[in-house]
Amino acid sequence: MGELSYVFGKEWIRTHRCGELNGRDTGAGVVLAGWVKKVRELGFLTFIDLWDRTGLVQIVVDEKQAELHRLFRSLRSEDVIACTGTVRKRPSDMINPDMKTGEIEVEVERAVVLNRSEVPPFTVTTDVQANEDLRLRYRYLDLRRDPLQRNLELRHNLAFSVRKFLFDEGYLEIETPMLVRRTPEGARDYLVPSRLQPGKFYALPQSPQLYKQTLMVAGFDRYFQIARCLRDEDLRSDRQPEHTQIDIEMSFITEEEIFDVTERLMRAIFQEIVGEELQLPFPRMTFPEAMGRFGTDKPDLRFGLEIRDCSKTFFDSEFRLFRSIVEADGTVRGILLEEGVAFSRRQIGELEEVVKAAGAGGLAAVKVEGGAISGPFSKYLSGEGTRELLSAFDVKDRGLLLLVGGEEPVVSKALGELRNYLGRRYRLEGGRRYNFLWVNRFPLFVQSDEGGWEPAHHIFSMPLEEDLGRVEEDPGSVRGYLYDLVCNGIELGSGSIRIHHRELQERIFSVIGIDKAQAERKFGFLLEAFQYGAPPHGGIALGLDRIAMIMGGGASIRDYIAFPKTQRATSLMEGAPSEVESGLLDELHIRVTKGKNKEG
RNA sequence: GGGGUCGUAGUUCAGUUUGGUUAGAACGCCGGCCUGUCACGCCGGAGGUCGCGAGUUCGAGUCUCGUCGGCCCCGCCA
Repeated sequence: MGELSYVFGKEWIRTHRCGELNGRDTGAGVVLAGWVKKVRELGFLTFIDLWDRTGLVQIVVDEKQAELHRLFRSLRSEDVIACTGTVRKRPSDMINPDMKTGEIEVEVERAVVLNRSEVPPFTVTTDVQANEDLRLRYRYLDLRRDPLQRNLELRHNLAFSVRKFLFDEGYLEIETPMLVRRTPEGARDYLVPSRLQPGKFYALPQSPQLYKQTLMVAGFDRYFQIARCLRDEDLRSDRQPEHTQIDIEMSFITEEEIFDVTERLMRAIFQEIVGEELQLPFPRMTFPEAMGRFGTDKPDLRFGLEIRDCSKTFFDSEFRLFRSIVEADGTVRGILLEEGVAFSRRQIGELEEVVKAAGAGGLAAVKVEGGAISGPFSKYLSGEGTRELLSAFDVKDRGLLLLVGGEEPVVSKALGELRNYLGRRYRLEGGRRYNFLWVNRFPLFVQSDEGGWEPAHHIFSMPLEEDLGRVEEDPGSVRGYLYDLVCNGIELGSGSIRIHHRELQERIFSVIGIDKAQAERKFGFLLEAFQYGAPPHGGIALGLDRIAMIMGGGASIRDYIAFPKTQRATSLMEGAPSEVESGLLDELHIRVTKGKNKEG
């Protein structure tokens, strides 16, 4: 019975995994291996909770085996051991009903220490008590915890389920390059210097967009890929510099086919992974409708609190502030919160902070009770005006009207934020529900800061047929075959029908200020491909990390990625990014002009 | 680029408002006792660059300035 074994011997090959044992194994001789979670010494008797990915099992040694007992007493949390022993039923009053294997225990006969562990920097336990930076520094210990084990297992099952569904539907999984040509527009690129081509750079792909369209030209009419996408932008709890997309593209289809296959994919994976039966089809809403009713392009439909417009009430009211706003082509909109009728001044102040942070000038809160309004401007509204206001919000009897006036986009945004805040703050989301919807008909172009036009989504999306004529004259009014899949206020995916004719693609380029020469230089290969029999096509990309997060009920995608980055895009475990030896830089024809390069 | 918040034993925190004796608690760790524990129990012990650097002060965990780092958010993310 060795103290420590450097080389793992075949006599310790496991017969079972810890969490697999149960009463039916009683009497069986077993070989187990795993991590020591907890040592409980009781004088002449020592218990150990032995852990592996499948669960915990109690193993036990008493003093009759003196040497083995001494070994057991030397063990500490996170030591790795293997042992042989016999499964036995616990006495009935010793059964632990909180443990999957609580009916039995293993009486150990032989054991070996495979590795000792330092005292871990934090306790490796389900309800971890450590800050996230420490957990990230020792990610392998954090990942050893049950919640993260389950999250990565969920992610695995999810990816597997996606593949199974799409294989069955006849989609081909095709990989595309990681070293790609940089294309302008969109997010900041990660660049990779070329050694063989001095002064030139590859980019890491923000998405496989151009490649999947090229694959459509090549005739792979049903393509998918579980693809890594890299964007050098600032991070959030739902945004990492590298994330994984379920990237799908198909030919000879309309929007309807994409909606249909995506909905059935969602139904299949939610059924399989979380046992939830999604109702199909998902509701659909145009972009203007979403902005008008919910103040956002990704509304959370788990609760109501719709935004209503009450501008016309104030046209001929005595309430000067709102009157001047609507006379200046602004708008007055609001939300009815029935539960808010008893809100304190302080609670209302909290809500005002929310809308102000979103850019609104202020918040007018109007209490309604028994069909009468009270508050700052009750005296400015006539009986007719009051009735009009109440009917705009379908006020039953009582409630709190939260009104914001100003320019349309600011008002929408502020009320959208307020609506989400109310949903969170007053827990209106309900339990574990998944409210999907499609938001579509996004505008193709938005005004840029410099006054020109830029693509709202991406440059390859098809304009609506009826808007084609206005591409040059009135770009702002052109809608696209563009759609986002939204669940519980989170954007889970987005896609479009693509342009597949060179001429139309060039017209779109020219609206956003890319002339023919530039287009040729930047996207020449795609435009050229369009000239050799490009089929009509379109697709969608779904965020795998976010889907995993929403399925697992988590608050951050970091918990569903094995090795995530911090908010400043570093990895605390291995210390990336890092400086490199100057010789390497020479080879890459690169000179660093800022900061020092200490290594090398 | 900006706003907020946090940083004190190995860990999680208290102490900072109002500067003042030897910086505390729980868990963990170390030693001892204990035959049915499973949050084991009991007795004892060790453990601190109060993130880092300046400054103010007789005196700084506490006040000021700077800086580093984690998290949340705005901008950004076709």
